[in-house]
Amino acid sequence: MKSEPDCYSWDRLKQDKITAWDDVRNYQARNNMMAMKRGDLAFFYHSNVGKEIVGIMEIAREHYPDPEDESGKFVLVDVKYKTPLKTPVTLSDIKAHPKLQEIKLIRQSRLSVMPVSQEEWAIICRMGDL
DNA sequence: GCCAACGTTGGC
DNA sequence: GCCAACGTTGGC
Repeated sequence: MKSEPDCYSWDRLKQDKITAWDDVRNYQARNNMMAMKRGDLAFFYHSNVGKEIVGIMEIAREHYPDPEDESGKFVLVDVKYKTPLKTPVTLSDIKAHPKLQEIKLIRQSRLSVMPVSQEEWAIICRMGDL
């Protein structure tokens, strides 16, 4: 899940402990959020500034309607601060890794919420010294 | 600041 | 249903 740190950062989530992941207005991203189950884990990626995966969050509440969305089409999930990566994994690290060439972060760069495969997850955790 | 890659909107 | 025009995201 991506957020610009100027807008909502990993440090901010650390303080808040839990937050509603709002403002997603893209159907693909919404569908990905609707597929999330309570207890699932997600990477927190700083887009634009930093361009790196900084930590792991846990889905604390499954999708529910976004009260700010008058169309009634979009949803929120609640995410909980879980674990920072010991070493942030940058976009260029990911691009340089032969087994991460297919990751959605690279292949569909504009999407803000995207799936990560088991293998990709494991590789990135290792790169992050977890 | 520029541009590629999409997504959305609206005319036909 | 198609497609041109426009808007947005995010890397560089």
